[in-house]
Amino acid sequence: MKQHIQDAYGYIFEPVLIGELSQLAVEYNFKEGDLLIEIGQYIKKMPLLLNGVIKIMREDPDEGELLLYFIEKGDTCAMTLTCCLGNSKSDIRAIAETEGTVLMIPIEKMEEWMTLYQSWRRFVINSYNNRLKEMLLAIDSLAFMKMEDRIINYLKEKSKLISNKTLNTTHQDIANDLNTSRVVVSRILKKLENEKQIKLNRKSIDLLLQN
DNA sequence: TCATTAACACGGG
DNA sequence: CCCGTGTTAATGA
Repeated sequence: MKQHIQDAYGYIFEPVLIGELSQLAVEYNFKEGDLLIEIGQYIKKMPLLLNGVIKIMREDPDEGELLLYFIEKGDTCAMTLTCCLGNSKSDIRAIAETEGTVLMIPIEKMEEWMTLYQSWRRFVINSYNNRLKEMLLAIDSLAFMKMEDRIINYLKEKSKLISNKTLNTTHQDIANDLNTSRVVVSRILKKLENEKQIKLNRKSIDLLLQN
């Protein structure tokens, strides 16, 4: 297990901290589609993502879901940081996008480490910065972009995360993540296919253009 | 104008 | 048959 931590975080944490991590942390494996954090749930451990991808969703009072951002290897969820420190409930939902592994760390330790290790302190602050940026992108997408552009972004983002140009997803899945209807997704995807940007298959989509 | 909802047909597994 | 997909018609913002 220490090797896993070394692989994912060795470049950022000093050896002493890696040592402490491997002693205290508990590994937890999850499968695709697992519900990791539910809205309203209290957080008692802080998760560090070793591998895999997790998507962070927001839910509307009226049954609507919306994807905020993805987190990947080497990330933590900034939301849980605030929840841990403030001992408050989660405002978001976390769902496993792929299978993967997280490290669970007792929250007492994360406060202690804040004063002990500058690499830890920097990591936490960086996480906040990154999440804030992702959040701004999500807001831009919602406020200023047409559905067609949101879908293109979504497809590119996903493709980048799994480093694969073939996405195993359905029109309905996309509609749920973007909080729209499948009819719209189907129509726009069809249009993109006609423009030779993508190739549609059953339960999967191929991206034809890179970047 | 563009999204949503409901409804339907098609076809692959 | 069931589910994902493609399309249309009606309605609403």
